[in-house]
Amino acid sequence: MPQYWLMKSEPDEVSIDDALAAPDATVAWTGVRNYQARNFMRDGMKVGDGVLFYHSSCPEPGIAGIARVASGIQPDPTQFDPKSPYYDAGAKKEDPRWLLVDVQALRKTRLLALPELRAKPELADLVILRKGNRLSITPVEPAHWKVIEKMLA
DNA sequence: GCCAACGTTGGC
DNA sequence: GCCAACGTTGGC
Repeated sequence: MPQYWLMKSEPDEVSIDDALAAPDATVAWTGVRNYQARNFMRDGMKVGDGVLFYHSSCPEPGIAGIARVASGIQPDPTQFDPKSPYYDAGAKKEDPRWLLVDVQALRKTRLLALPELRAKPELADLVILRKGNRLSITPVEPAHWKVIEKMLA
């Protein structure tokens, strides 16, 4: 049973175009620094799961592409890099605190911007649309995935 | 730049 | 374990 996820990326850092241009269209999802989001990766994600590639903190936030989970979890190397903005002085090599998965972009879609998503009553419970939600990785219910696929068809 | 809504930290 | 203060996220 495939699972579905929504993963936020700031297009200034990694946009859907950047991901598609990467080798194998695959990028390591570095920089997750929230335990709940990390636990979704650790406890819920499987290779092949569907991913909605979401652009956040940009002029037009919204779903910008479709991707898939392309690897199991691995330690996020940026936690050990003092020069990285994601450096975590408290993380130990033998017991990594932060994890990542590889994400393979499958295709760029037309931008499904927030107002369009909010206009769909069927998506009212989509986690990303709920008030105050800030999680960078959230599960997406199969029914929601279907609605979004239909919007993109 | 503002600010609401969270998450984290640290004193007690 | 509580909770105030602080930091961050992210849409607008």
